[in-house]
Amino acid sequence: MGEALVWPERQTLADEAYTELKSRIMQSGLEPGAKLSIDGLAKRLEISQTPIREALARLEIEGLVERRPLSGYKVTSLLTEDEFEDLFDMRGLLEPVAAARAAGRDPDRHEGDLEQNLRALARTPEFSADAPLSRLEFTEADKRFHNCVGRLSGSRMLAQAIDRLDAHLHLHRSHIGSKAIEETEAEHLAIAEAIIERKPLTAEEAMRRHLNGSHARHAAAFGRADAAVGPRE
Amino acid sequence: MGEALVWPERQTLADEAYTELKSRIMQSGLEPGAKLSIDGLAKRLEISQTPIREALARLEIEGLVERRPLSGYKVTSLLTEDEFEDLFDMRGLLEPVAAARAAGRDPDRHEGDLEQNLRALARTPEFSADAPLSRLEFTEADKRFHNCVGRLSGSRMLAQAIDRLDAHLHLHRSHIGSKAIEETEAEHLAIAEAIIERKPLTAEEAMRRHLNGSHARHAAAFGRADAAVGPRE
DNA sequence: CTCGACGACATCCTATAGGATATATCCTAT
DNA sequence: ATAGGATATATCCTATAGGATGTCGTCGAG
Repeated sequence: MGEALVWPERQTLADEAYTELKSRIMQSGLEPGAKLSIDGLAKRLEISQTPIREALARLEIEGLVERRPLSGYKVTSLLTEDEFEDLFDMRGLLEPVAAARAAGRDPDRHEGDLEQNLRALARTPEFSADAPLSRLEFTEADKRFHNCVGRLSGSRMLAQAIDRLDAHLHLHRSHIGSKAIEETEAEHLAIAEAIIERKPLTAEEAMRRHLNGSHARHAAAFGRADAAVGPRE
Repeated sequence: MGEALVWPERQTLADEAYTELKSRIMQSGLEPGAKLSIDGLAKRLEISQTPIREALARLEIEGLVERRPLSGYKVTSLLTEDEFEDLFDMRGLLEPVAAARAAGRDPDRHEGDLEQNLRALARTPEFSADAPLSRLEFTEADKRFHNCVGRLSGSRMLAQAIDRLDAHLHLHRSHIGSKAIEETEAEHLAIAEAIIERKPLTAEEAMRRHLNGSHARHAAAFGRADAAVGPRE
């Protein structure tokens, strides 16, 4: 499996399994509710059970998988509407503050590269409505943008909390159209500009508007989910 | 058939090891920076290495232990002053909101027992300045009180975030005197009363005052730390 | 006296085997 | 036909052994 042997820090098999499983859950390669067999995963990833076990233990604390003591692991189920509301409530508490602080940080240690990164991350990468790939790329780009704002806030704990929230967001199945992506990009750019121009209040408000918009776009999936819950394996 | 098999949920050895290690770290039974040998812990707790490994993996995600890929685990070092400030900054962001919501929650589903718990938890348990035990009991009681406020907020994510913060607070060595404990108890009681009487603004302000006080009391430890930093690598 | 290299030790990481338990299937009785 | 129970299978949980790696101490050269 492993070709690229240029590891800056010796990567253990448990780390590999962790990132692999996490990205698969994030990208919905593993359906919420799916059962995770330990030795099944071990054979599938061609490693032993112990690193799988370690990876699952980490994911359990993060809330991405659930465990029943002598029954096995399974991917955490889709967010209920209450949990969804709770999630966006929490985002509304954290992310506007992060945006404001990112815009109001000390100008002395302004990291210009990060600003460029921010502006680049705000853009949705080469979207084409037909490619099924692009939806995954979009959600990934969205995650990276919000994580970047979190890091720019200067508060490590705030950044970590936002990262954790983003991980949970992917437990909500959303159907994103091209119009939604355009709106998202516009809102992201507004936030990025406000941060780069160091306007804390503008950034905060832009983030708040973005979260409202995102909430509305995601909430639409709930209405449709009631009717489209049909074919489930 | 077996008679007394009343385990509410079968507790696995990994869970046991996890709670055991976590509580030891919290109670400073394991010094920050201390090396954690896997098979050393296995022999000490009289179990195999695998559950130890799982417990450490969870604690790593929580930030209570650190890992270097082929070198071993160690208890996360003491908070630097910057990290300490970051922690209280985050608490100031989360906990006043939690207090306000706990006070403003829906009166219909008011859980009276939780209110009584809250009032009881606000009290510091039978403090005697001489007993070395009581300091541990005090920090435990403080943790339980803040966690209770988090749960009463009605937001599961908010409660989880506060729990995680409290866990990190115990990575800061604080020397608490009897006067500090009295102040803490008074502030806790003020918060509890405001929540019980459903005065959100009062509760929020009381929590803010409490955090300011707590910050000042803990920050005193840093002044001494500069002189007593001694043999630390 | 300081710096660099070599070697032994301890520890982690991985793999495999055996015991214990939950779940599913099938059979029997009402 | 349905409900209850016993058996069989699959899976998890634990324990132990072997390979690989980092660390520490010692020795020798400059």
